Amino acid sequence: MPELPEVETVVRGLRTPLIGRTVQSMWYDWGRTIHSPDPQEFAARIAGQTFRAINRRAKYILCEMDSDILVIHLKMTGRLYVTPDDAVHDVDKWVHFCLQLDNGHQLRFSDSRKFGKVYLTDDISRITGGLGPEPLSDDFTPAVLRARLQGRQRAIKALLLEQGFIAGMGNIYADEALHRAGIHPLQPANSLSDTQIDQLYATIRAALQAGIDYEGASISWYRKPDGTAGESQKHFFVYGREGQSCSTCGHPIEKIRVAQRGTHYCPVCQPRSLE
DNA sequence: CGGACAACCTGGCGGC
DNA sequence: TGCCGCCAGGTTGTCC
Repeated sequence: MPELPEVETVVRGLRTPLIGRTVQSMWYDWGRTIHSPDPQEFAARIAGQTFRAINRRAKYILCEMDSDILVIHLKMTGRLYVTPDDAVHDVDKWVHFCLQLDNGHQLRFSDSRKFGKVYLTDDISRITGGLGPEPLSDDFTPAVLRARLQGRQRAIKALLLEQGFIAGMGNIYADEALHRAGIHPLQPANSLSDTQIDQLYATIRAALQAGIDYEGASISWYRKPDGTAGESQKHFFVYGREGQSCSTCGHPIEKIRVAQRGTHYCPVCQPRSLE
């Protein structure tokens, strides 16, 4: 599923087709896609509102409407795109939520696994209030990372996946950042040296920025709003490369399980800490 | 705090 | 081809 770089790419791709468009009506065929309010109120409230701005917080897509924020989380398999009403050639049986726009187009939310959620709210803090710092923002500094690691004994990989610790990282970019930093995924978070923290800070941002620059990773389901694939997956150092040679040292990449998630790393470039 | 695990769902893939 | 088990980018809730 989409992580921060994929969500950022979707947000950028939706601005042009959506900003200035007014919603005429709402359609859905899977009730649990609509998190809140209930579908009847959702439809009544969003009709007539115009898209004013589209932004991102962690993996949440935030569409500023006139008096509410339309929030969308893609979870594992969500896709968002704008298409003409009569795009019958576009047979997508996984569309479960759709907004009719005022220009003969529709915003469609396709989601094969049905984990994705849409919200309509005037109080965004109820959704995003518990999130940790945004890793690419100016507020996130090496000192912030160091302070947040204090006293945390969990494996560093597990911590990077906690959205309350740092927002927007997911399984792919956590593995990529740890490899770039030369840190073993099981190293206890509070055992990182200052040097390792500085490296990890830099590589978290570098891995995420590379993902954005390559317009996201098209592994299985992710596509940009224009339907084309991102290129980020062609540049992974470790994710999905189990058994293949490390591009840095040539040793085969290994796969283990950390916090119940598949975890890829190079045992040579990312040695276990001796502490 | 944290670790394990089940839920939520469906599709793709490898193995037999 | 068909069936089966396993795996999957996320998040939340429960239990110990």
